[in-house]
Amino acid sequence: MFELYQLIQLIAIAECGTISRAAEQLHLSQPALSRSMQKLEDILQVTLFDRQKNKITLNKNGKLAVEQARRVVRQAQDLMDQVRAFDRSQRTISIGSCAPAPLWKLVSMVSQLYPEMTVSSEMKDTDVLLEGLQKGGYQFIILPFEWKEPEYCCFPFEKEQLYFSLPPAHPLSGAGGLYFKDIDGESILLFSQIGFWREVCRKKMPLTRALVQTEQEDFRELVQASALPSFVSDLAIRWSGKPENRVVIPVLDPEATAVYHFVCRKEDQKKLSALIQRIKTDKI
Amino acid sequence: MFELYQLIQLIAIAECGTISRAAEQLHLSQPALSRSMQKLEDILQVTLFDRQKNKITLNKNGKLAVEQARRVVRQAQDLMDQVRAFDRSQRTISIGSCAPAPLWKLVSMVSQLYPEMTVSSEMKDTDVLLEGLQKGGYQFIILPFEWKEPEYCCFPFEKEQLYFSLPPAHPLSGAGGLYFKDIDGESILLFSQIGFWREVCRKKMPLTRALVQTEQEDFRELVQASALPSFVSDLAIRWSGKPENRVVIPVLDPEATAVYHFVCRKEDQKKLSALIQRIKTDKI
DNA sequence: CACAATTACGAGGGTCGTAAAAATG
DNA sequence: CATTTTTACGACCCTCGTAATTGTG
Repeated sequence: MFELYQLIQLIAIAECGTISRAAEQLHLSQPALSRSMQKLEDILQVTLFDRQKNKITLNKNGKLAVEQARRVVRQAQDLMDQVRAFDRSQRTISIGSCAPAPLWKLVSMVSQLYPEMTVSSEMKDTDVLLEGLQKGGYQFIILPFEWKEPEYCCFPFEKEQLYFSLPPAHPLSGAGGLYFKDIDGESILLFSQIGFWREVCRKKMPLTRALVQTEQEDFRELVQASALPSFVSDLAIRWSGKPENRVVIPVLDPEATAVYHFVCRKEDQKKLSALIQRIKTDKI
Repeated sequence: MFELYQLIQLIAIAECGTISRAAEQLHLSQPALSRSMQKLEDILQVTLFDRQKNKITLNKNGKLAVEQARRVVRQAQDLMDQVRAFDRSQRTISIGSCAPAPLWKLVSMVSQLYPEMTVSSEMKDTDVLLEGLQKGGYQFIILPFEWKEPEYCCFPFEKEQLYFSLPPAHPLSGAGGLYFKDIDGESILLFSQIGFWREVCRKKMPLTRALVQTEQEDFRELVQASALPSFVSDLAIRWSGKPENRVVIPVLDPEATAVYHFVCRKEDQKKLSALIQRIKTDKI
């Protein structure tokens, strides 16, 4: 039987046109490649090239062989990629979330409960999350709503309440509560990684211009230094403390309260039982 | 990148259960196979086995890898088979015929006109012939009827007239012509390789019992020695001479006359032009 | 103690690179 | 004369087999 490296070399020749150039591309000497192809022909008991002393071109057999070789090599590559990806997925717990806040607690809990596992987390739109969960890309996801489906396990995880963060000099800083529309139209400071809250802002404050900061640290400093409104939440305050020199006023719209739901596939429920139990007891 | 032989070895282990037995099956030493798999794991950067000092079993990665490996190896085998088959088909002209007579002339013509090609011929039912022609299994076929389709080239090749071959003592041996029904009911001698004529006999002489001879030589001798009727044709007589001690009487049914048609794919018409021209000029 | 897997070590096969030859435009 | 392919030869890598080691039922 021939070997994969010979097929790879054959394909290289097909793509480069000459043995010389293919050898170059393969980091191989010309003679080595020439002999390798002669050997491949021996093994297949078929000529693959029209030889003209000075020039070599694929004949019909060769063209067919190249076509088939591409398939074989592609499948071999797939094997490698798939096995590696599978192995990786066995050693990592991937969390998808619609917002940053749930991850703060979750990542730490998961790291504690599964110390041998790598934890990876990312924020995506809810439809991307659901697709990823279904395809096995995530072990579990956090949605801002309930997701009742027979093949999924879903329960509420935690609640987040949004607050305006205003400089003390702001005209509305004395209010006991505000609606989105009260601030709508003013420019506000926004951190980029806020998940689905970004969309909530766009919908509820359509007139507002958002000054988006990509860097967490830059954002914090800007909030302190500027007179622009921004947002915080109860979870954010509990996790990182109250922003300095700021008045926090609850947002009264119902959209400003999110109830995060933990969602996993039923088949993974057992594997995640330690985490699920921890979450449920924590809440009590 | 790994190599095919490593995949083959992996599959062998999956099938044999132990490295020892797999090594045996592969005509390889145990240690060699053990190291080979270690190397495969190195290359894939993934463990494929659960190792228990004394025992080795495929883990989940391994099971996935085996599954993928089977596909790759199968495709590699296909490559080999297909390329060889294609090469073979390039050097051979395969003829399919519904009856033996047309082949006598055709094979000799083709051998003359394409001396570098191998000629292979076989007899099949007409539907098998047409399917084989369509799939490229035959370069051309001989049918006992016209086959007008846009993608095929078809023209009459030659005519064959069936005769009864009777012993002089037979009560009907003096007839100037006979119908199938005149002999129907008598046992007859038949050579096995007569293509579609066999079916004609069954249809037109339903009461007759056919004594089928597989060997050409046995058949010839039996015809000479026995008092049973049998068949010959004008083409057979022209090719091999008249049977000895026999009276030949034309069969008058229209089914006893076959007009053979040469059929090839339009795309092959050019390659076969020498043959086609020879056939057409020969007829004149 | 039979059996399975791994490790150690030397042998052999195969591929590689360099050098040289042959052929073409 | 530059370019391309093929052949020759020696070097080296890699796989193989034998032998020895470890561990299990």
